[in-house]
Amino acid sequence: MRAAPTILHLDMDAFFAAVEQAAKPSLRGKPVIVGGLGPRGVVATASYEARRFGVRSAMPMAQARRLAPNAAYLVPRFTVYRSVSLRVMELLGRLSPLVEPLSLDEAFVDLEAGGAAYDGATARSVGERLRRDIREVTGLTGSVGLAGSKMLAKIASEEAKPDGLVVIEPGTERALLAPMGVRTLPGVGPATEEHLRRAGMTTVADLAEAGEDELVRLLGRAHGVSLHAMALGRDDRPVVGERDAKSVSVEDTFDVDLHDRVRVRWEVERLAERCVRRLRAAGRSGRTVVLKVRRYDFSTLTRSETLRGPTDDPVVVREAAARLLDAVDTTGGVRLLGVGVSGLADYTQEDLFAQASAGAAPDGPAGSAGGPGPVAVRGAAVPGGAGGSSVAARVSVPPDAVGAVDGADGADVEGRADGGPAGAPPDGSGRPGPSGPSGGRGPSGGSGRPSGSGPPEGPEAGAGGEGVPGGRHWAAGADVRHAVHGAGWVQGSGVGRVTVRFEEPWSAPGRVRTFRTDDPQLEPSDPLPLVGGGSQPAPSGTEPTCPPEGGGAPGAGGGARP
DNA sequence: TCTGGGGTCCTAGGACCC
DNA sequence: TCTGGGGTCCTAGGACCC
Repeated sequence: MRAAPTILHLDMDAFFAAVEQAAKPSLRGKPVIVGGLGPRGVVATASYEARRFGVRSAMPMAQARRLAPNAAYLVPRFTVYRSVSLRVMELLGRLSPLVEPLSLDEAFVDLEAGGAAYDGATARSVGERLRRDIREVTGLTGSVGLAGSKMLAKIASEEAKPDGLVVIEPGTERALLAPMGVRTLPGVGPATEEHLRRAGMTTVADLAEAGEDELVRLLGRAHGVSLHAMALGRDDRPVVGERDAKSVSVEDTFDVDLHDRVRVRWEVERLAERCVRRLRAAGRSGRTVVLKVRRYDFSTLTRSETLRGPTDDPVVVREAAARLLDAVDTTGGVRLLGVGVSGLADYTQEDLFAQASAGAAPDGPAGSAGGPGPVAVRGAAVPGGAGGSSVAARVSVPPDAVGAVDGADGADVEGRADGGPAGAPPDGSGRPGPSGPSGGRGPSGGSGRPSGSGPPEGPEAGAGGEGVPGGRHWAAGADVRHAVHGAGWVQGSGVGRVTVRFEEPWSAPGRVRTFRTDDPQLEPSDPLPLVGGGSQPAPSGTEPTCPPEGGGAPGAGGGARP
């Protein structure tokens, strides 16, 4: 808690949806909903236009479609969001060396750490300036909160939304917080809210009055203590720079529950390999392998196994995940599978050590054979288990055998990490995750899997061709290029046809054309930069990267909608 | 047409050790 | 010869956040 409002919280407004509107001129001023488009998808972000219909983050897509049937529904394009986020974070970095990113679209900045501001007036002008810069560089709007603590800065930015700035002057916070609902405080979700409500507490003032002991009794030590402090406006958490990740995980929800054990196992092995690719891309290794299973009835369980030492070997992780699966009853069906690795270490030292302690490996001078490639240890699982004898060292796959593809990029492009499960799933049902808007009924489209040798895979997960026989799958919102018509994006697809709108971030709203899904002139493409790459002559003054003719926000009329 | 994906932190019980 | 106490590690689950 400091005496001046010099902790800044930035929150970009409806970030994913706003990026899509900036990239797709025909969507400006219209309801846009970004999220999973499959039968089990949920809303990631809704534009403010869509929120007017009651659409909210985390809402099931099916419900969103009922509320806003005429909105544009788009698959997320994380690579674009990441690149925009990077530019925003760069701007924050100019304000202070102490920047704490919370997600792609949110961060705390300690303005005192860099000497940018020590008083309220200066902080305010820094915040206003930041908002202008963000708009100029990205064409997007962000909301800024300024206060003497993280909690209050965040509450302030929430109040500021959209496209505003709010300062909470130190000294005023208790009065401000008192009438607010308990959900305002960080760490209070639906469960805690209900818990407190049953104890007769609904406002922050109620919590302050209850006293620490009462809250600890109700919610447990850690939660109780911190909640009581927050209710009094006390929050001394410092802004901390980037932290190392503590776990890496991947998971898939299937369009249709999986019943076949063989298929379930195959999916687990795929997930294990994807997880390892991410782990290695981050230059880490981990000691504990976690399997997650969500069953048909949404009950979720996890099983974990801790190895002797950290590994980044796909074979080791895959086999551990498979062992864990053996102990799980999946009768009734599986809705989701996930594989994660925790207990992360930077792999170099630990793995060399683990290799040494594991004794001589059959591979001989493993270290030199595999080059710098880390060595993995397959360890005894259970503490008292007989596992000690199962220790075996392995030289892991050389780095270049692992798709360099992944890079820092979460968008897992399918690619073999090693000789894992074959390219096709043992049975043909229920593809995971992002299924097309067409992907509705039963077995009709469900035969294929994205195979290892798959069709020309787009740079972004959504764009690629999935194993739909006789044609590729085109996800709504994905970037494409046509040999004749140029750059555009998929507006929709179905029954062998794909509809594309040809426009670019800086163009006027474009035209729509329809093609056969297997049209050879049409291919997935890289996303275009929002504002001219690098040399951005941002259209000054006006709305986010407006089309040249100015005022033409496709406005009111129910004009051409997707 | 009920409920994504990637994380973090906390709690609680049992094993194990001193 | 009735069984304390504390610390650490591991596992499982739950709440929460964006």
